[in-house]
Amino acid sequence: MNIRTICLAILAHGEASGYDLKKHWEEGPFHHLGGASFGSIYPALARMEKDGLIRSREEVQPGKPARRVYSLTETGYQAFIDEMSALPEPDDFRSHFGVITLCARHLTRDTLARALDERVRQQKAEISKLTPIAEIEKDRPVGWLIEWGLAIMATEVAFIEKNRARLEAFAGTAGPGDELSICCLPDMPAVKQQSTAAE
Amino acid sequence: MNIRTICLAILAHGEASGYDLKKHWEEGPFHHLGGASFGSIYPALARMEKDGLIRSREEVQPGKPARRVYSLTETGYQAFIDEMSALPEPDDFRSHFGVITLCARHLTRDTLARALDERVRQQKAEISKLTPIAEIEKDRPVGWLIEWGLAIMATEVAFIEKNRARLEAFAGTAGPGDELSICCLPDMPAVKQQSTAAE
DNA sequence: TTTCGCCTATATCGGTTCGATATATACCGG
DNA sequence: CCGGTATATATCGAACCGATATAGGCGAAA
Repeated sequence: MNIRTICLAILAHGEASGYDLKKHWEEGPFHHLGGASFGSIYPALARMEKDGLIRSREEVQPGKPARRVYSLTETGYQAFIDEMSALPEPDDFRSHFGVITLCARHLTRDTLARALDERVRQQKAEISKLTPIAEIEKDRPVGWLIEWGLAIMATEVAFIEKNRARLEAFAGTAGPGDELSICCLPDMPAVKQQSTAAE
Repeated sequence: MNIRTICLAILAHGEASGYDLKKHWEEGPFHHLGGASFGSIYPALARMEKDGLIRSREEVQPGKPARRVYSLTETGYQAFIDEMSALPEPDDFRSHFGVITLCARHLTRDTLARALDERVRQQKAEISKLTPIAEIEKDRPVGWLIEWGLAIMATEVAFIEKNRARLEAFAGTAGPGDELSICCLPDMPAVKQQSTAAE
């Protein structure tokens, strides 16, 4: 799922300028579903207009810079429906926290504890921010999605608080020279061989 | 968190070729923490070697192409420790499924139901695949991380199965012309104004 | 037996995206 | 009057993705 798809999805809910789209991403429900920068948005809009998916008009406003406001064409709305009707692709997910936990053996207990504290703090802050919004939005799809996110974040916080001691016990059990295999999946002989056959 | 960081993390667990790194991503625990392609890995390795974070040696193998095997230098191990010791950044997350749910009003009930079915199917398949591995790996950090993921996926499946009717009820309540505001966050006046002040 | 597909392995190319920065105007507070 | 913030568009280099090229060895099917 690329920037173009999300632009279509936002524009399907109303016309918007490039600046509006960025605001949606930073402050609205799309924030948690993937970021976007001006460096992506403006070229994407230009491409989509060239492809006939959107049209634009200049809007002069008193006291503010002029806006270029985009809206979907019929072709664009159809493209939007097509992309939303396709079977959902697996999520793209990249987690610094996850990598830190995988490398627990190489960290000090304090460092690891600080990472876990920070993660719990982040998730709790997000839960506090979103809980009242879920209530306000409960009669719209966005409310459903926020509840989905809240359920997941609550599970994560509970999991960490219950199991953190088990992870912290790994801290400091590896150093620069050690070659520990990360895992031992049945389909990954290369990893095992490599860590046992080293030298 | 960029490709370089994950390469450092994998290499901290043992030397590897570019091909090995790709295998780790496709089949190992890093798979769920962010993908990488050859088009990223090889340039990243070249950059890291130039920066003195890794060193390499040619390994000739009978019956197979020669491998270029990379390992961390002391500088590289320190860079790895530094990046793992930093406070965890928020996850990068992009979800086609999430966007589909947000656009529920524009979809038919059947299309939406199919998306929900597919999501549940995907998550259940992943749970089935990972559950036995969690048992095998329970004495390593990767086991902890897999349990973390399993807890989250189980929550998601339960949430969807319990609440799907509420989302499906939104299906078909919007069409091409409608300008429905997506949400009504206190910090997002532009969205409300735009959808009510259209025309 | 030879041909086809698969595995190992590295490399590159075009296009997309990110993050930072540039530019310009307007408004408000100190 | 100056600096900070908000609105608004645009661009640049670096990073990254997905596909493709290349090439030898392997085993199985035709």
